[in-house]
Amino acid sequence: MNSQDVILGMLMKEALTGYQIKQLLENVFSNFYSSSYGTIYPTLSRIEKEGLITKESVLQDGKPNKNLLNITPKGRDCFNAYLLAPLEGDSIRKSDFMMRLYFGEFVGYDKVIIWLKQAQEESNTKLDQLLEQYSLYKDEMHPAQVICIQIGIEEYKAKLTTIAEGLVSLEQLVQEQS
Amino acid sequence: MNSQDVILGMLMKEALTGYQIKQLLENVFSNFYSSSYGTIYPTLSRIEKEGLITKESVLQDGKPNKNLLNITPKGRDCFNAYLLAPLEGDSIRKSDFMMRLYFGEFVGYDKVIIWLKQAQEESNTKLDQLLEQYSLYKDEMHPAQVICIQIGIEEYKAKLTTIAEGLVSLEQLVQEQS
DNA sequence: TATTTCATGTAACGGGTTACATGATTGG
DNA sequence: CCAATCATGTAACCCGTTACATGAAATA
Repeated sequence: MNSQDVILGMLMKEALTGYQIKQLLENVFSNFYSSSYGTIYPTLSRIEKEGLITKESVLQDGKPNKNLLNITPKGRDCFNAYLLAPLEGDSIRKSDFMMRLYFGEFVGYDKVIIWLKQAQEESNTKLDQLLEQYSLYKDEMHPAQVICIQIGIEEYKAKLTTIAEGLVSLEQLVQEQS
Repeated sequence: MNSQDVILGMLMKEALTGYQIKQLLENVFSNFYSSSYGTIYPTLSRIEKEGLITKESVLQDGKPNKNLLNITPKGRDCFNAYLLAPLEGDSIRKSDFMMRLYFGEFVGYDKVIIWLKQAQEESNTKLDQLLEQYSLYKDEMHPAQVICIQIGIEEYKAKLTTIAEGLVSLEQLVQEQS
């Protein structure tokens, strides 16, 4: 799975602009993918040359012109080939938060508590976003999409529960010290 | 957080070889970090030149010589500076599995079921590893480390539960079709 | 005898991010 | 009037992986 696969997948249902692709990545896909303009636009140029998409210039008044990207039959073939390829090993996660927890012995409990609370806040925000997405679109989503979003929701819930329990146990340890 | 921070952190408690660092990454840290020899050895060379670690050659008979890496006071300062720096935004996850679920509408239920089962197996393996780590070392681990591993465990449990439920609902849909 | 484990390293390649550059409109 | 939103793109850089190279001992 790379940027090309993801972009082609997004264009399977409707034509989009590079800007909209970035929006979708941030809103809908942020739980399992991310990409920047520095990747998106060069990728779009490349796959246009390769004949996987076509650019359609749309003039707008009041707003800058935009390039609406359409997927070609060749592009559809390419995306389907990705879906037929073997499932790639699970996600690459690099979590600074988890790393710091692991090295928690080198800082005071107070610091660990701060990290936990920060992670708690962040996860809460992410969970809320997922829950909103879920309630808004669950009726029109494909069953597989529903499972995808449910996994995200349940993972965040589990993380939050465990963080909360961890906070309780740490705060108890702090009290015992004083 | 980068390879340097992680390596220095590992050396805080004991001297290790590059090979052992790789082992630790695969066994203990694999849930929130990964790195290859192509990163580890060049990083070790660089931070040795920078005076953060020292190499100590240990001759072994029957086995190749090994370079035992010791962290220097400067290296310790450097690692502590990392711990004092602001917590970096949550992990970058790129999950092919989740991406495919999201695009599930473009394949049959049977394919989605295969993907779910594959992810189930993989997560089961990972969960078992974490559970084993937990039962083996939980008594000698720092409370923060315990929380770290608990988060991993609970996330995998949540994922597995949701996948299992998803499988049930999909298999029902397949039956209704036929 | 063949594979795994221990052990260290390099070179080519790929993929991606950050920061920069541009510029008009809309809303607070 | 200032910030945010819409909109597209480039260039330098960084970090990392893959594959290769070497080689001995233990294990199956």
